[in-house]
Amino acid sequence: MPEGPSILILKEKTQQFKGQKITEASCNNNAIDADLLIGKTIINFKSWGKHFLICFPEFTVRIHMMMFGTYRINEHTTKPPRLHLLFSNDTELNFYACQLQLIEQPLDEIYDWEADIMSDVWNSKKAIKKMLDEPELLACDALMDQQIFSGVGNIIKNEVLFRSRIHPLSLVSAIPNKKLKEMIDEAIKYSYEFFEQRKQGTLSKHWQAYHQKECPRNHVPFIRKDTGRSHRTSFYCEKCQKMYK
DNA sequence: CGTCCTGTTTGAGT
DNA sequence: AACTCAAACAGGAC
Repeated sequence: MPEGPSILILKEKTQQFKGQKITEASCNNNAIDADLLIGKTIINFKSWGKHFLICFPEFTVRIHMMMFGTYRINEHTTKPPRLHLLFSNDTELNFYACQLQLIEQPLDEIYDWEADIMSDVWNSKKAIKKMLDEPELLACDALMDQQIFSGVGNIIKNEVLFRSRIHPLSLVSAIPNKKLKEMIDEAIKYSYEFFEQRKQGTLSKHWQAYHQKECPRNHVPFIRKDTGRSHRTSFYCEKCQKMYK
């Protein structure tokens, strides 16, 4: 569930809770004092990449789904929710296996909205500047860097590098500017495709690289290798994805 | 400061 | 049906 587009879907689905007053709340770890939420009204939901933000007048609850996080709206699973919210109109919102954090500062102070790939204020020039500030940065690490491409995860990374024909181990500083712009444009474009395909339940049907056995362009077997700082798996074609170095 | 390791513990795919 | 793998990140050891 956790890449950026999935968080946008969550934001869409929770619109019904905007303006709703919480009558009952529980948190099954000590991250947040649930009593703080009782009687409070949700004024808005925001997101920054993979962060889902529940906004109250005086503070924000940040939810990060990590790898395994999940949620239920007006229903529950057999497991106790990490965060349970019951509203005055008897609707409920439950989050499981997620990380919770209370934010007391204004969000504009801690989030660079221009770094969120699915934000309408996304700023490509700023992303290029951030990338070029790191001379040794690899393409696979650049896309996974949440301060540069907030919301990109391993699926989007692999699909973007394949679609823009860039080898994951390419040095960003060696990629021609036009090509780098192409990579960024593809990151935005594919993220919106991901959003639609996830809603349609057809996401994995459209994967061209992620978890694929061979290159759909030339049928050469894909290389599957742990790459970059975080050793996340890359799927790539050595023939059609150019190595810039 | 960088790198490696661990904990998290769902849901899709085989 | 049972099993394996992975959508991510923080924090601690060294």
